[in-house]
Amino acid sequence: MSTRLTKMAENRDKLIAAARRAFAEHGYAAASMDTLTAEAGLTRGALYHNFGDKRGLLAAVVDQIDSEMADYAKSVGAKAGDAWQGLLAEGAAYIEKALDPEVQRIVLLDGPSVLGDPSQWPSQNKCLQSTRNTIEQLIKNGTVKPVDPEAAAMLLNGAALNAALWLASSSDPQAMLPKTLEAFNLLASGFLVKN
Amino acid sequence: MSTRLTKMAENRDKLIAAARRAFAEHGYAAASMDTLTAEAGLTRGALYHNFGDKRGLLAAVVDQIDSEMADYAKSVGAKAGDAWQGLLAEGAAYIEKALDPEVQRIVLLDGPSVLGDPSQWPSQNKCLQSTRNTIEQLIKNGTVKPVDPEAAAMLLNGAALNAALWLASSSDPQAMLPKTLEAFNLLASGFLVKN
DNA sequence: GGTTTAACATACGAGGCGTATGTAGAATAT
DNA sequence: ATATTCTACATACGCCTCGTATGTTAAACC
Repeated sequence: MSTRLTKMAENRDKLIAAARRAFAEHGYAAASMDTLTAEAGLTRGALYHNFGDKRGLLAAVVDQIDSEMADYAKSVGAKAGDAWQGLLAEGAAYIEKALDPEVQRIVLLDGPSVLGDPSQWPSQNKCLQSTRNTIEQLIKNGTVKPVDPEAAAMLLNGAALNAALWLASSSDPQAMLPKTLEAFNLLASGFLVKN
Repeated sequence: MSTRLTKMAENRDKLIAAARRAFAEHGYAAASMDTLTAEAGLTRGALYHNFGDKRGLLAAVVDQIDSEMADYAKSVGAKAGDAWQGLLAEGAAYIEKALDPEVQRIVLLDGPSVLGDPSQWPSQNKCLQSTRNTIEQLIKNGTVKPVDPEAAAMLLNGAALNAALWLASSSDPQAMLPKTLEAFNLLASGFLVKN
């Protein structure tokens, strides 16, 4: 079936896929829209019709990658024994996923510069809301000390993302990963009532 | 005295000052080198001779701002009672300083995108080294649990910088500041032996 | 005082983004 | 079924910006 809507959706996906590769390889600023769209078998006309401008395309790419990360982190967190262990597991999953160069370059480096503070993005906002709910539950639970849940969620998320950035540019990321996760867990335990 | 070295230093300062304003107002990508240098009473020739390229100018600007921040944070930390309180005070000072829109735009958003991971910058590296030393001292001291001091310093720094970014884009930063600092201190206390 | 050097200005070319206009094929109505 | 409308996309154009290559002027040195 070649209805117009499906074709348009296909082209959107093609463009986003090509943009993921181009942005990851050259960075947002150095990625050419002409070559990017040509690799997708299209032209800049399709791009500006679907996404408005270059920035709109990045927003779509970031939303896709960030949503994939959040979904994965949540699935990992759900396997944990209790809510607190789930929170730590989500953080660890985020850190590991963020070691991917594609995530690094697009979501952690170029994304904030072009799109502004990550906590305002739709994808991150969902993630923050989710961990915020978990924290509120843990406070009522008596597991976590009374603390502003929004701020706490932001701090945990921020620490995890930053840790990934730091890890990736270290000499031996795989070797440093365990120590980093250990430090992260220790840091997070500051929110616990008893430890 | 109009010796060549002093004049060159003056021009360097003029360019950096103009760049601070231009980058803060329009962002790195949208800032034009032609208008920027014209505002400094010079041309692009001076720029490329002094800094190599646009990126080199940003590096100089970031180094200046970041060093100012680090100096201020350290002076605040030195006034605290003990080393641990000093560490917390430094973190709080960083968060407050990073509320400045100039710092936000240049150091926190554009800097990482153009120059890469902040922990690799000379200025940030000095700051990380300093807090790392403090943490090592606190571990020997018996105040802080045994943890990788490098990772711990990075996590504290990262959390502080991210908190500032989040704070600035909140609806009422000044009102949220106390709660954020409280949450930050609580989080940091995870490193303590007893709390 | 003449020569050299270097800091900065000027001139040039290449490339990229955004928009305005053109076009072909699907959607809709009669 | 055919004519019309609409829209997703292609093509063409202009403006701006960066980086470099060349020119110029004034300090530095012998």
